[in-house]
Amino acid sequence: MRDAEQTRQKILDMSADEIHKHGFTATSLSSILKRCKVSKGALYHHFPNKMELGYAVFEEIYTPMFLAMWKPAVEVDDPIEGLCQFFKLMSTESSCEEIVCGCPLNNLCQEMSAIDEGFRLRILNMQQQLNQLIAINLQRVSAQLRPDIDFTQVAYFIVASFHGSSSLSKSSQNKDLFTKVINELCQYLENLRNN
Amino acid sequence: MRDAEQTRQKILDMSADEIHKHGFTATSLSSILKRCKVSKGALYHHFPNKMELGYAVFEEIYTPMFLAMWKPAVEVDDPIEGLCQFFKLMSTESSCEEIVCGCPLNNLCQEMSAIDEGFRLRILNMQQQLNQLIAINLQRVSAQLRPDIDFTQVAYFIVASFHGSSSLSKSSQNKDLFTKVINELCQYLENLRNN
DNA sequence: TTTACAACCGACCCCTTGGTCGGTTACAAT
DNA sequence: ATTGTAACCGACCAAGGGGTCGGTTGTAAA
Repeated sequence: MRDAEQTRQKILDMSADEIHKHGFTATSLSSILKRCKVSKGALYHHFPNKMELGYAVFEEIYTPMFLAMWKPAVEVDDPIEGLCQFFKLMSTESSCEEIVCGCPLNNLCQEMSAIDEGFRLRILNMQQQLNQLIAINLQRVSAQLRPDIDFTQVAYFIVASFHGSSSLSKSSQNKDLFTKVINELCQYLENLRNN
Repeated sequence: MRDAEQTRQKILDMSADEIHKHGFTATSLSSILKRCKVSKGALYHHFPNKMELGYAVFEEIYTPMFLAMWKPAVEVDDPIEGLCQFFKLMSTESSCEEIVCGCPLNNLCQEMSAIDEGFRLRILNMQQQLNQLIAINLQRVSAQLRPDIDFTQVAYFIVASFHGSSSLSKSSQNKDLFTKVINELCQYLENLRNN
């Protein structure tokens, strides 16, 4: 057979990129098709409709990529330092275009959660996973932290601030803002320690 | 004449609401027209095209509303307390639907800044205004604050976190998350004081 | 009363979109 | 060599988008 899995993957990858750049609704199937050099028939052979294609991108591309990013940052000996390094690495290593496009997953969440139930549930699930990941690992080193910490709350705050900084730099199309806000986020993190 | 200004305003108001709910691109002129009970001719009499209508909503509705919200919160005797109260009021007083729709201005920024230069410039301008507003008022009470504070950076962080919390609750469609993150943001603010 | 024009109307246009469907092609199994 | 079928093709479709334009209506000024 012609390599079906490869075709599927190509569609998925290109879709992920197009959706990152233009958003889900604004991404047209024809633009994906053109980039893949694949026919519409092929696309609809692998995915029943656009929405399901979106779900697949969310589940098979964005979510794994996202968790693979956060996991090592937080499962390290000192998660506070791990997070700071992760954030700073992101602000130095990422290209300007990447930063300015925003976090692909966050973008998709913003756009789709209110519109489509299928997306909403997937998002909710992933959010809880991420929150637990962070909260548990902070709790693990709670001896080094201030006594009054609500771990779940702090975990949500970290994610919110990170996405906020990504959003800010996206809406101003200016990477420097990202760095600035990340700096302050790191200071907040350091302040969680008891001293 | 039939009250032209009133017609224009009605179009603007309804557009603002539709755009808040569905985003700029996803908002169709026909849906606005239907709600206003105004003809397409009337709309195109007052606005040259959809983009300009968007600009008008941004400038005449969102921006003033936005600044009117933040200004009093920060120009009060104690801006730290002012901000905390503002945030908490927002989390208690706002309806669930409102919260879950996200900040209208932030939504529009996310959606349009990368796509359209006209929006980008307006957004940039407004962002700087807001940042200065906050930074100046924090600096005003710098005697009460920690000595190591970078006011611009902190101001951006506050806005980013606020929008982040709004985004988080939007993407999970859950108001409680908003309250949680706002709580942590207030704690961060209190921590800016020197003690 | 006439006139001039801003304000408004809505049928129409073209374009793009997601989605369909009858047909073709490559390959594995028999 | 034959056959069955997964994989793929692309012309076609209806719906909805933004935008146009010739025409009508209300009203203030002359």
